[in-house]
Amino acid sequence: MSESAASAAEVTITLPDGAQKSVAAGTTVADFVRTQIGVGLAKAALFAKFDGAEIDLSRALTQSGKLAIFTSKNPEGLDLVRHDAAHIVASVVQRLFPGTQVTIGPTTDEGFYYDFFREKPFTPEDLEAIEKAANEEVRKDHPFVRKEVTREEALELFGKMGEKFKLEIIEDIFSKGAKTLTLYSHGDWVDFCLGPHGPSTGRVGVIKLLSVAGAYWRGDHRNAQLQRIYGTAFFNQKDLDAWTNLQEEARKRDHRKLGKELDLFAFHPAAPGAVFWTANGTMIYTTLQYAMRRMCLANGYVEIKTPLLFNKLLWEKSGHWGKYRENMFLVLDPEADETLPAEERATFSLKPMNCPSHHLFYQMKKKSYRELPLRLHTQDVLHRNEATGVLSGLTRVRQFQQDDAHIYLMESQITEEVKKLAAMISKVYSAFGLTFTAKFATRPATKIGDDALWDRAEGALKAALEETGLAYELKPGDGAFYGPKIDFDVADSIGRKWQLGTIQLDYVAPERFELAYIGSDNSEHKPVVIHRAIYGSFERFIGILIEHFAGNFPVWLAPEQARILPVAERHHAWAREVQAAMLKKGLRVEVDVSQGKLGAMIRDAQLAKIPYALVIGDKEVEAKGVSPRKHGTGKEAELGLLTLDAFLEKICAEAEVPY
RNA sequence: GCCGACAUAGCUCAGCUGGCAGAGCAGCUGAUUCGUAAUCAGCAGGUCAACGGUUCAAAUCCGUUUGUCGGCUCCA
Repeated sequence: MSESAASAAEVTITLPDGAQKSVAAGTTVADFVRTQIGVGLAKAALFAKFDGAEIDLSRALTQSGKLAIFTSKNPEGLDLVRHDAAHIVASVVQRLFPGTQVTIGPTTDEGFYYDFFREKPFTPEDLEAIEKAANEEVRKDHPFVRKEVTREEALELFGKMGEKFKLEIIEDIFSKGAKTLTLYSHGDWVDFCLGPHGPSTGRVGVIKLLSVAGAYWRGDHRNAQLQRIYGTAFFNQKDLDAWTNLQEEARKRDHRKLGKELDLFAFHPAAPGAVFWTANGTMIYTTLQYAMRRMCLANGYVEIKTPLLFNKLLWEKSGHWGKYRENMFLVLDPEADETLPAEERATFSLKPMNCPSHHLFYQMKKKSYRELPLRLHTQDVLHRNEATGVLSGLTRVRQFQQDDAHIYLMESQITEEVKKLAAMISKVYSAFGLTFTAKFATRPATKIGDDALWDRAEGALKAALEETGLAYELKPGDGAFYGPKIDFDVADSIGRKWQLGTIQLDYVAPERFELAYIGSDNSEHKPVVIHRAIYGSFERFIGILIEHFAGNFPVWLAPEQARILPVAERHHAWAREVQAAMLKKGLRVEVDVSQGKLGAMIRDAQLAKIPYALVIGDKEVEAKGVSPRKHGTGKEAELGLLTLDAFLEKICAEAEVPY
């Protein structure tokens, strides 16, 4: 009771490390940090979280609670200054282009945007001028000043400015029950905003404007046409340069560009969203298929194939007909009345997923508990009718194959099975040098099944996840309506994140498909289903791999693993012998019979990103060997003269499938 | 699906306010037989995405269709 006896004018602040400090009520966060923690942090601080809510440093501490300080070292710090940057850009746009109205300006993953209403479009020169002025505003280091106003004050202020979009937002905010509106100003420009903002414009560092694009007020094309200025901001020029270089690097690695240059795949207008795989691309595709098959077989899976085209009765049973029909390619009954809507004339559909047919397969024969877990693997072709506007290279297609599997098991087997899966996933991603993180998604608001069931399901998944020792992020409420899941995000060689594998528990399918097994008690029980994929789709995975490796595939995956370069025609005979010996080992190798100079042949092999170029001249013929040159530049790429046997041993080891 | 931009030789791209379709690379032919990122010469290659319109004349202007690219309320 001694605490409550303390002066009511004191508040107790708990820091993230558990330390507690008492200060006078009304002390600002900034003062608190300076006096109680240190001037270093006080200088670095950008904003704070008080009992979980983000607040400005200028806010007063009026009650006891937990306080955490955020600086440029926290990812949230960058997000904050980008929001500051959006305000700064809006302020200079209104100064440089009088009459322009402001709307909203949120941050994005890569930066921020701000939507403006202005009749004349912004030109690239305008963007340059805005960017220059915005960075001057940063250097002026105006403080951000926070102020709360009432509905009337807000309406009067923005009404006077003639900001009709802002007035609309203000009405919205107050109609949703807000008591006050928070204004933020810097210099003589004011906007309203939830905040928080940094202490001053100087903390933003550097602003870079990227592009201008059309957008609509509230995202609706019936509304006013706005101009969206995209930009980004960093704490310093060095970070911005690094980001710019990364963008440039990403453009160079774009799988659509490399796919053409390395002759891996193509598209034709006759089949939008469906890939033509060239001989090179098909080699990668089938190698990945082979590797996954082999791994599945080694892990107790069986591979099956099921029909591609199914009567709609199946889709009605699975629930796809109701929820997923828009995305399904329907086959219309030619005899049906043409006046009927398509979904009523449809009798069949191409499968968009493998699960329903796997469930049918499971049901075909009575199952014993002794057969569980039953692991069904399928790499069949799937079709999903994606909207035209979202198709993009290999990452979003209409026809694809997954390394799909469904595992039917008893609840008691979940933990063990998930551990096994995590091990497989880890092995596969590591083989490509992809680092990964896991996200554990728990029960959503709308779900089926009672809480006891979810408790068990989440408990089993969590136990398995923890036993693997993987770090994971918790995503409460992000699970599927039929069960919790673990999603895997990989980071590629230039740090970009991609969501790949997934492990999902499903309690609904056994219900809908009346799946059962006979237990040791000789009575029927319901199995649980695990949906899992490691690559996701082959198409998208190959797209990611192309960008990850920048087209420089490891030997085991490279379509052409080596190219033999005879210096002159008299070396062709030995070149052919070397090729034959390599082909016999199952290696993929060509001989360059063009009559160019060696330098030209090397260049061609380099541009084709072939792992090994094998130079054969007088020395090599004499020594019955080859002089390999690894993909790469300069002298260090040259390995020197090796005997054929020595080289074969080396390359065969690298050609081994690593999982 | 919606908005915007774009579509010229296999590839990368020129082609101005409408006036005979261009280059480099790749390809083919010939010469050259060459040692670690481009040997030389010649030849061939196009219904300018498709369809329709305006015009004496359309790659170029207009319309429709197809495809590609970027974006599509992720806080005030």
